[in-house]
Amino acid sequence: MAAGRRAVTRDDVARQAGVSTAVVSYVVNNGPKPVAPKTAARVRDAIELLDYRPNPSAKALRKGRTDIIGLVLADADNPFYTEYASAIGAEAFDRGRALMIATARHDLANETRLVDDLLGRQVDGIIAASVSHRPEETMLRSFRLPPVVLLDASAPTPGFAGVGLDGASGARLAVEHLVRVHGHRRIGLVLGETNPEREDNRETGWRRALHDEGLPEGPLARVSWTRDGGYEAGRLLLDDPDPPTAVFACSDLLAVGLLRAGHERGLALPGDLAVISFDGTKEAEYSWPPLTVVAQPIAEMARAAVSLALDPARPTPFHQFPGTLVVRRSCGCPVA
Amino acid sequence: MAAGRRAVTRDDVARQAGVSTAVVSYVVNNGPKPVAPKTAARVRDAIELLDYRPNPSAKALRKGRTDIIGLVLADADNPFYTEYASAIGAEAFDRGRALMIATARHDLANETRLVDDLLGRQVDGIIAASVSHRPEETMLRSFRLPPVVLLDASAPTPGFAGVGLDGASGARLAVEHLVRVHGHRRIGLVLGETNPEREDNRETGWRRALHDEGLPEGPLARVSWTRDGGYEAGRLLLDDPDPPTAVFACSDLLAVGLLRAGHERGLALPGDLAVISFDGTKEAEYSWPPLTVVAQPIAEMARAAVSLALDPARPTPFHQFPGTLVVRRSCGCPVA
DNA sequence: CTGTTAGCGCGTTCAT
DNA sequence: ATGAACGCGCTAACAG
Repeated sequence: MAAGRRAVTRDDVARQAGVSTAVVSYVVNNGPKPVAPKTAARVRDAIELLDYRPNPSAKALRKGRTDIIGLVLADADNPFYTEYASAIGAEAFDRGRALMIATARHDLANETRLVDDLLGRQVDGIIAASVSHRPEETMLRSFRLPPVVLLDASAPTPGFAGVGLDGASGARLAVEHLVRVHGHRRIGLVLGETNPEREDNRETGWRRALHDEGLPEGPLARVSWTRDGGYEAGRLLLDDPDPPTAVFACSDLLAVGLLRAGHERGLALPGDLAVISFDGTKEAEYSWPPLTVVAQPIAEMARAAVSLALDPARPTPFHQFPGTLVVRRSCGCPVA
Repeated sequence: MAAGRRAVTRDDVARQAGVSTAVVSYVVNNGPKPVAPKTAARVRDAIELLDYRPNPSAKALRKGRTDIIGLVLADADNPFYTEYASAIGAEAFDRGRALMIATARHDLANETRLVDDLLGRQVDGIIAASVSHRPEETMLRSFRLPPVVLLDASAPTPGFAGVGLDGASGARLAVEHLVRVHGHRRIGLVLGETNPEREDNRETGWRRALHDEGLPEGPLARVSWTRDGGYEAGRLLLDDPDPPTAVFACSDLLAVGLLRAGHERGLALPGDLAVISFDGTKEAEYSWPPLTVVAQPIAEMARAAVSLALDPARPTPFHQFPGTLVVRRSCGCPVA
């Protein structure tokens, strides 16, 4: 605690270096005015000597920016989002911003309060994986709204920037692999609750890919976006008289739940049931069998999200990224 | 963005309510001076009408506190820590604080820079699951150090508060179950790198419990604290001529890696190899077989950590919590 | 190239 | 019970 010691301020540095406070500021911020090299060196020595650290509150008060990015997560149980959050944090740090995190725990009222708090704390931008399909429910309550970036955006949303994955072609990747490489003809879909006003891109992709392969539509289970939901989907799909031989799960978590349901029924996996999922988390690599996935490029998406959150005036406030098929055992391929 | 609109300040509220700015402050903060009920009501109406939100930077500048807690994580890939972080966030929010998160990604240099940044941002307290065994390596560089709480503390560390689990009795719980209920006589241990100067409590507990049961020490694998590490431990333990029939893994992640190694060798799990692990994350519940675990009381630990981070002058700055055995299939018990 | 100084919005002391 | 005024530490406009 080293109590009692008054914090070192800019004035102390100025006095120590024998210059005015403005010069200290110019040196610390590389501008906006030039400083003679020798003077600058003196100032830097004084900073070093006194271990001066600019007061961020004073800076924020003066500049109107906090250099903080707010991140709203519906859910910290989903490793996809925590890996995403970690990447966003790294990116933000590289750009000199800190990350303030709020997890809503699947609760819309929580989310509203957390967003409110973040807004009240004057974060420079908000990145959100919202609980709601209609983000304007929790945002937009304030007049002075910073840039807001929606994660998992499947389509442009008016008033918000968005970063998302190309779900349609990702789903197609999975379906085509199951059909062309492994000869499946009955492929189910598992997904969570989605915006009822607009079909999810992954669902669309699955549907179209099946159609293009000349196959009938497989069964569909809509559950909650959790491991428990995936487990429930297993009950819905596998206890059916005509179960699918393969399933595309719209998230790793759903697939993990589905796998457990399969194991409990004594199914051979992937023999009796092949699975491909969406996300590409580390957990999916360590499930049994290891999951073949359509991986999301988390690092690139994080970079885009932070850029958008920091710079509201982008020409294209909606970035969509392609997924990559990563083959493991759960599709039936004989890999390590 | 609703640009151009100047933020509403205390002065606007005062003008609107026909009072001085001091009175607005008294009302907002419930003090330090009393305000006549009628006046207070007028002020509250004005606040409501104008949608006034106090400026946190100005408040922080004035009070010298930011109402922000910093959380340093070595690792955002470990669901135990992300669940922990989520609980800490909820607890902090309940106490009116926001959470600033920094993930070091297993890198000590990263951690040092992140802690420095957090300190520079003048967080009111730091909660840390450090990369290092010697936290003073990354902390204590500053003279004005806020309260620091070490997560996963196995023993009191001078200068830091600590919250941890009673690893010794947790390990004992696991060993006794494997011995007394399932009759195992050769029980291995998997753990990550620990402080070389002091044996890990879980290791001690495992050793002592075996001894007390009249059993010889089983094999021990020390690897990195990751799924990959657990997988590696599988190689070390299972390819031995005299492999253990049961293993206690010091984290869920290690157990998950070990399970995969077992599956790949065609072992019956738990028949050929029983596993119990430490932590009790959701991932452990959905591995195959589902893991029997010694669960940590995350919510209580989070509460304690936040209290300690906010109040440096606690009498006992080291809290240790008991683990709970949660029985699933991986130990051999015939449960759902 | 360097110095002086006016606020940023707030909490609080001192006066009334 | 209320109000006037100061200063927290900083940036940047302005003056030299």
